[in-house]
Amino acid sequence: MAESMKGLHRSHRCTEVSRENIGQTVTVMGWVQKSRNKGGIIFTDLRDRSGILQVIFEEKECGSAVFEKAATLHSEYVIAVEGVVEARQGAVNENLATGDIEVRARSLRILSESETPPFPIERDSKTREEMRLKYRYLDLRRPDLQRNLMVRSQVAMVTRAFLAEEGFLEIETPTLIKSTPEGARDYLVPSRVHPGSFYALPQSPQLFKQLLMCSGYDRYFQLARCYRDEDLRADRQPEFTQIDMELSFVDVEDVLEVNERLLKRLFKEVCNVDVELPIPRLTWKEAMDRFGSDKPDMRFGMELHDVSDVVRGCEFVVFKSALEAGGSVRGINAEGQAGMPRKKIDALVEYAKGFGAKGLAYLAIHEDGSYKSSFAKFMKPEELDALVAAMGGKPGDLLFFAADKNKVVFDVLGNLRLELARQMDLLKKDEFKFLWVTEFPLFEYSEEEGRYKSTHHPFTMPMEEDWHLIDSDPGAVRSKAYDIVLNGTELGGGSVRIHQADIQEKMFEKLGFTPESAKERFGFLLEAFKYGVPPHAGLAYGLDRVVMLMVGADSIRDVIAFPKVKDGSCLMCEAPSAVDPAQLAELGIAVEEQADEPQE
RNA sequence: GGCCCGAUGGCUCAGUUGGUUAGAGCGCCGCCCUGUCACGGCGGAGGUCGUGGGUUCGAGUCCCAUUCGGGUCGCCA
Repeated sequence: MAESMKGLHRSHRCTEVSRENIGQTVTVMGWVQKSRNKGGIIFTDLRDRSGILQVIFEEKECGSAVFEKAATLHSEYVIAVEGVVEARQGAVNENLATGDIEVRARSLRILSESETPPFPIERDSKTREEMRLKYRYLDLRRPDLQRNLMVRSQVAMVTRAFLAEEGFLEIETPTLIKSTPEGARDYLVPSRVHPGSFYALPQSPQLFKQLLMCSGYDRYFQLARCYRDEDLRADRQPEFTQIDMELSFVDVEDVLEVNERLLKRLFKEVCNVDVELPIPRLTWKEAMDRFGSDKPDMRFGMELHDVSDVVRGCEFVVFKSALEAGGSVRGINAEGQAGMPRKKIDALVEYAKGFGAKGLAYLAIHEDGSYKSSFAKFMKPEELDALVAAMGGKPGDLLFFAADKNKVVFDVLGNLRLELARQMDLLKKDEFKFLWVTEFPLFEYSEEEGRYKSTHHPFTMPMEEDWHLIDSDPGAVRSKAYDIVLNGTELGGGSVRIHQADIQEKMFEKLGFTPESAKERFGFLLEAFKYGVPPHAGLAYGLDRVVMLMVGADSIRDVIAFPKVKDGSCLMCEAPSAVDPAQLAELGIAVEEQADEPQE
């Protein structure tokens, strides 16, 4: 029977008790991690968010009533113990922060009993995630998840402190907004007052923060919840949090500068990692050419080599046809991997095919300098030698080549590079390599839609020196957009925004908007631009991803208190769910009967 | 929407070419134990093998479908 807190005050968290407190009476409260009853003496490990503290019950100290009560303790009971801190008389437990002390109980209250939990509450849980997520409130008791959420809190706190010092204002923007279907799918919220009309949940506060710049707030930030109705991934949830900021009267350099200092401060204070400034930069084109990716992992080399010119004129039909079609032949050198078994190579070829490769050519350089290759028979010995030389190949190396359209070659080799690094164990989680990627193309051509789409978003400023190409060669126009990349993960991105109505209107035109549809969707922004708008730029981080990398989590779910599973549902609260017909009626919404599934 | 992986006591897993009564560790329950901390000792309970079909004399095992979970491609301005 649960007892009350009456008259009790917690004096310490478990691991706040230390040798300093020896001889003092303390009151500690928490969950029973484990109780070991030795017959005449009972040891209870008490757990709270700080860690574990051993409590000891002995009848001659605590009396028979307390002792008998202590004998009934089980895992996850919530208790309060008043007792005296002592140095341990028995062995010291090196594994506990409080391993050299214990609390000799004088009194015990059972504040709450517990059923046996469905899975053990322990670090490095082996329990399958489905189970953990159903009982998320128990999963969140585990020390690794508690650590993750504490790191997350600290990131938020340090960010707020830093940005406040830098003159940023924290301003909230609405989360019931107008749907502007460009980019990701919106989550929609029906309006009761306007039947048939819907709000959208924001994919980002983009337009509102730009309008705040129009309004003179100068430097804004927000820890903004954002929503995208797209399929989930290990690093993607339908709702996620951005550290969102926007600055007036700045250009690219100003934004990068203040953000470098923010990152340095965050990583120092939260994980004691020194970030060396300035953070290296690559243009998008350099990143693609050298790493086949716009978010290259800089913890290792294995750069791409363009060998198109070296193999031009050879008779290997795969290379030949790729070059004739305007593509390229590029390779990477997996140093020291010449001994890779055929089976593993075949698996890598299959992996490459997953990214659109028709095949993958390889060449192993044996220690004696001879070659073993999938395409040697199609090339002359001197051609092979030239190719190996161009790749910097040495005895013991394994070379891979992709030949196709540039987009495919980059995609294949960029991913192959990562896969090889994983297999060669080159990716250390405690190494942090930051990178700015700049000068992204303004547009990407969408084959399926037959039009140009924004690489970043339609408000991104083109680079002045490329603006003259906007009509003749839109694909060649670079933009003032930048991404911050950490260990191959896009932590955040931003851009200088267009603040001139004429350039903005031109952008909408190139994106295929009619003036009417641009006005319909973004009219308020264009209107605002008529009344004096400062040059401005901004950046947003995925907070979840920042924390993920800091704590070395493999899944974004491990840094979010109550995450959704792959189909966007919550296994604990069972959202989304059917709603009462009366609610729908009030909203003027009729749901089509699902033929295969009865309504609940 | 495509492809791949997984589901066996409360938890984590094993289960051979299809063949007696489906095993283990942990947990749980009972008794014992005054220095344990992965406590220990003795005893015990607990599973229609995700679901539905099929093949077979016989299915945890093979086939088909399906549900749930994970990864990934598409998607994610």
